[in-house]
Amino acid sequence: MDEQYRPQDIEKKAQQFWETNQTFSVKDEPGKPKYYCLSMFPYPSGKLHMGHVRNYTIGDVVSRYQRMLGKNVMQPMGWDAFGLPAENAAVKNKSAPAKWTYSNIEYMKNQLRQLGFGYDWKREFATCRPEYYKWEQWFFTKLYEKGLVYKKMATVNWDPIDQTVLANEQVVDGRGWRSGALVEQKKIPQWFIKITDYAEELLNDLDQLEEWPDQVRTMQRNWIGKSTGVELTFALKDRDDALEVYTTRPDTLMGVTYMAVSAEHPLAQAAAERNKEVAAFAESCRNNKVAEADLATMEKLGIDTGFKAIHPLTHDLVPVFIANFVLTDYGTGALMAVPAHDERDHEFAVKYQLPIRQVVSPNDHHEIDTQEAAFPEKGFLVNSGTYNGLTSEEAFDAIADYLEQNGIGARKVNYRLRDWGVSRQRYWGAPIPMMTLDDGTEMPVPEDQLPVRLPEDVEMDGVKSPIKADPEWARTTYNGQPATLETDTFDTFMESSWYYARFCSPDYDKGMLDPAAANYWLPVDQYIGGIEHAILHLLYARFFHKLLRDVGLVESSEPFKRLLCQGMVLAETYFREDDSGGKEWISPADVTVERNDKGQVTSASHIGDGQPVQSGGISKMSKSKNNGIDPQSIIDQHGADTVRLFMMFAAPPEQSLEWSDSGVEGAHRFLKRLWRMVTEHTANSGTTAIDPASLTDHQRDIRRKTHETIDRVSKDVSQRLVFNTAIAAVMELLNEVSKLNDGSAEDYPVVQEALDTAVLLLSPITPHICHTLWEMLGHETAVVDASWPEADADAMVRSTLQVVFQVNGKVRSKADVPADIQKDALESLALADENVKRFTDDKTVRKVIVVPGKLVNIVAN
RNA sequence: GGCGGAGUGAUGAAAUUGGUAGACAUGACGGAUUCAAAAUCCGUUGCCUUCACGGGCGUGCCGGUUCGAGUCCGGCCUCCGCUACCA
Repeated sequence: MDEQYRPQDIEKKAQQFWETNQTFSVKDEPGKPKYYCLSMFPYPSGKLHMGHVRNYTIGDVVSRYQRMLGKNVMQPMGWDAFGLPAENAAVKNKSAPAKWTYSNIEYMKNQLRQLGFGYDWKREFATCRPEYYKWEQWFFTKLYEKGLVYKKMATVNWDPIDQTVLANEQVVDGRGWRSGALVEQKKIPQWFIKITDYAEELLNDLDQLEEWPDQVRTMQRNWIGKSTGVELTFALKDRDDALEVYTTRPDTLMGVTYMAVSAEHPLAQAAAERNKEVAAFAESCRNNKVAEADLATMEKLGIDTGFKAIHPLTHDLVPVFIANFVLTDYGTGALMAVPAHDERDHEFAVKYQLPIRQVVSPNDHHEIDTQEAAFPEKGFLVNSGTYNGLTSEEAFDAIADYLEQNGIGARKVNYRLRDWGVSRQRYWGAPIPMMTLDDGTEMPVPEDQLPVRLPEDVEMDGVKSPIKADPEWARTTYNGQPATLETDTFDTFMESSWYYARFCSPDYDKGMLDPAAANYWLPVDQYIGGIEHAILHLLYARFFHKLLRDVGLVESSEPFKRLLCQGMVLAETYFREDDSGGKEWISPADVTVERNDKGQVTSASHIGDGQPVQSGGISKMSKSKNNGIDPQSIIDQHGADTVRLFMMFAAPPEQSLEWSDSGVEGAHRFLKRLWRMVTEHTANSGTTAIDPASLTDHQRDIRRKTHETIDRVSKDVSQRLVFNTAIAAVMELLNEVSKLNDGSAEDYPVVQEALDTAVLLLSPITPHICHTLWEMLGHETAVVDASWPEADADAMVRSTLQVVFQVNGKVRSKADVPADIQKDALESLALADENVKRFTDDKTVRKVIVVPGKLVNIVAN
């Protein structure tokens, strides 16, 4: 057999085999160990990008490996099909979002098949189908009945020209992206789910998620933001109302020199009514909604309201300011300012020349000057009357006790986490299943009227949602009475919060989940996705899982046992400056580079016109920098196995991966080499039985390398989920075989074993080529049904080891010694070594450290 | 501003518990093959020094612990990611 490696043919053949045999279709098999491997499902935006390919390759490798270990592996795939881009595309192409979405799904599904991912396609679903969102609507009405859903006014971005609500990403520099109108803040009634009721559990259960990256757990912990403090009241001079504030540092209460409230606080509004300047400032704050990155470095501004608050301990009067850094939605929307012990308060006090009063000193008594800089750490109290000398911790309790006893305040646990607003004023989402009767009563849509269907055959004008534009749509009845449906739709995070559970029983029509299937498969054993979902998606999914548990649909408390966050895919960027100084980004596919004799890039030019282009460095593949590489072109050119191999070889999964054309070619070259080695081997003939006792040295070496490779790859893949080193180990094995194999009949069995092993170990990564090579190597059953190999400890035994001789920690010599050499024999061998003697002869040996099997270090001076 | 991560050859990276720094690959250079090229195969490749054996230096910077530090500790610098001025 002297055929060439033709990826197109062998990939089609392998995919057909899996299809015909329904290889990846799984059933619940109680008693058989299950493994649920899930990659985050994609938004069907048009075609796959490299980030998807990387994500899904990792998932597929893990799945195929677990399958070889004998597990009942489920790897499903579906579509996160609702979302804004479909609406935008619909307006642009004058077609319906549904049509656009379904055609994207069809195209992308075909791409996933071409990449050879072992999905159970029988479980596929799209979240925009009523069979799916019906149960989401049902679940929402359950939550409503449980008192976990409520309605309140909330702020949205309002475009006054288009008369529409805008998403954050539709606001560009404070203006509507289509109309260019200045965006206003508007309050409208919206539905909320009480995630805050679960804040404590969401926080505590993070400790159980031992197989999650610490990074993600820390981010979630900070997002929930539990703090323990005191809520207390400051009376106001000449007013009946009072100022409620929350503080985590009641020990600094004696250091309060002013108060600050947000622009939307009632006291701010009262001040605005009396004073035009204050009103103008408050107004400017309300239009201040900018990106968070800007907020962080924004200048702290404020204005005196003229009101005075009365300090609860000293009864001194302190001014009340409106400040742009006080958040309306956190705590009470007001704070007590302690400039000596809080950096923000300090900066503000310096700017507005407010007094700074030190009340805490460092525990080590070192000198500080709080006029110069805030001292935010804990210490012991000074300038605090009866509290002087107490530690911050003692003072926290003493002051909290005093406030509680006098009815001025109370200890309070506070969370940063806010309730989840799920209303969106858009069309392409699941309708919120609520309705209003003519008498104004709001109620959930009864179960027998679900789903509330979203019409799919609509026209989009880009301004108003079709279900809002059509008054007929919302008209319904309840027990014969007329009623009006809610026309807002759900946040699309709703769909992605429970899809992982629906995959266990995707066609179940008697309920949201089939509890037997859900409890067999859940929790997900391995979840894989981008770090960008570290907070919101993962927190909402964890929240939903607890809700599902409390409704009785699942038994577990957490949805995802092990989590892997893969790194970004990066590529070079190139640009040219146009006349106005703007940058025109040029695709790396259109650029050729020149190198000097050291291999460093010296210049780059456009393939089309040969003119030079500038390098913009390496960054994440994105539309804005035009540096995306289309996976399809690489599949067409080199095949899916090459793409998969490169993705897994170029970097460990959690690190960012830099795209490299020559790296891709290198991966392809390796597959061709593997192909050739197998064809050359199978052209020979011989027996496959190995007699370990009668092997020659070099045969024994091949065999040892084979089993060492099994050992290394197994550890890398199972424990650390690193595949780059696993692939490198197989490359080493093949290098060794090429070097030692003389093509003789005597070598045949050990070479067969080595090649069998290489094919088995690579089969999760490059399944198509391995499918064919396994056949060529003479196996009757498909490699996908083969078991993961086990390392033979006897084959790995070495008779000699290389050890290193050091003098004062520097390597001076190396020697091959018997593996079972005694410590003192090794020591004398080292001391007798020629090169070692050169460095010890004129010195006295003080100490000798022997690390068996590794090294001898001689300390001499 | 906060939090998290990372800095190792020309490049992507490796080094599992403190024990031979640079595995494996890419690029480059040299050679074989070829009429020639592509493809393929073989060899060299951290820097400096030496005819050579060898030696010196070297994991962002400065210091520390240790017989021994890429790895541990303290202090800095740079880059990247996420982000919520959270009282």
